[in-house]
Amino acid sequence: MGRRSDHSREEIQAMAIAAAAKLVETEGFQSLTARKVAKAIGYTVGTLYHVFRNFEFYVQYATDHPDRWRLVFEHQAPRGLPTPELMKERRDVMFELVAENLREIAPDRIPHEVAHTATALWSGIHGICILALTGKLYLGGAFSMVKLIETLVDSVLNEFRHR
Amino acid sequence: MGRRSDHSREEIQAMAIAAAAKLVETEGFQSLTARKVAKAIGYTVGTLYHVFRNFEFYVQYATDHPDRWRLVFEHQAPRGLPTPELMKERRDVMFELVAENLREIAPDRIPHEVAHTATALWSGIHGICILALTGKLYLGGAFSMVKLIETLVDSVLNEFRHR
DNA sequence: CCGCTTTATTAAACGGCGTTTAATTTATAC
DNA sequence: GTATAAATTAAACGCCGTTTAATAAAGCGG
Repeated sequence: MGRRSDHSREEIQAMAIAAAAKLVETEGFQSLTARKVAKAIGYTVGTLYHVFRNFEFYVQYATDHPDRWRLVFEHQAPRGLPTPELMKERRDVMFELVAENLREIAPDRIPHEVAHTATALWSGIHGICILALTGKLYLGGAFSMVKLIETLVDSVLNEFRHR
Repeated sequence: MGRRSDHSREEIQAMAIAAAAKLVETEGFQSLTARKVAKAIGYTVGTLYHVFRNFEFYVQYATDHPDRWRLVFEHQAPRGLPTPELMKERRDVMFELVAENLREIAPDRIPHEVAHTATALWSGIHGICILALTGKLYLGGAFSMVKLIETLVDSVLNEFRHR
């Protein structure tokens, strides 16, 4: 125990972040824990709390390096959830629901345009859902998820109809 | 202890799901736990595991009933833990970048409209990024992430400008 | 070189989580 | 009435993030 000073505060931060990034790559973001990071760099979890404020240390790093956001949002489906194939089927069904309505709105569009717009719209709605459900759209509680989605849908549909 | 049979298996499932939905409404999805659900319906957590396979019980229900799932989250306002100050600041800065451009496009809009549209746009772009980066937008490789984003941005901006 | 103060580090504890297990009580079938 | 099966619970397990108290080392004034 006691002060060792093998590494500076900044060095430990860098080591921890590197270890965390590697753990995310090998095991996925959801199984990243402070204890694993500490063990990987040969310190205890207490040292991490001494050097970082709390467990946000990795998230903070992610926002500093947007190109690696995908690591943060990499997510592994829990056991027992529908298989990827089933999910893919469901997604295609839902996608087709959107495309169907787009074709009805503007029957003269070529299939690729329809698919492109359906994809953009579907993905956008997904983004609002994700951010809202993970509590990242707080903003004083001024906005409801549904109204945000309505804005997006109205915009995309109008653009699709009138262009 | 022992067999009570005050409620059937299906009744307990329904009670648990209702309790979970209420807990999500009041405390947010993040803080939903099996123990809280059990306590809310007057059973122990073991009974939940006897009646459901595991903690997916709520997720399963959600995927089986997308409409009700949406209703549950309609009024979702994160009254849970306040997001960390630093994250809030950074997010506000990013949103302000979007809002700034929106104001330039349509200077007569009230602040709430600007913020609402900025939120919708930002979230939508986020969704495209997430789905594209996690490989869920493959669809035969027909679409590029940038073009999808362009479609979304054009749509929202045009709607914002002309309404 | 010594003592004092500060700092780095650790072990242990805390409460909570999802999940499993073993025991016990009850309903039911024979 | 008794054996059997099901329901329910308490307790345990091994995690988790976080906090706390203790201790070892470093730095520093004298």
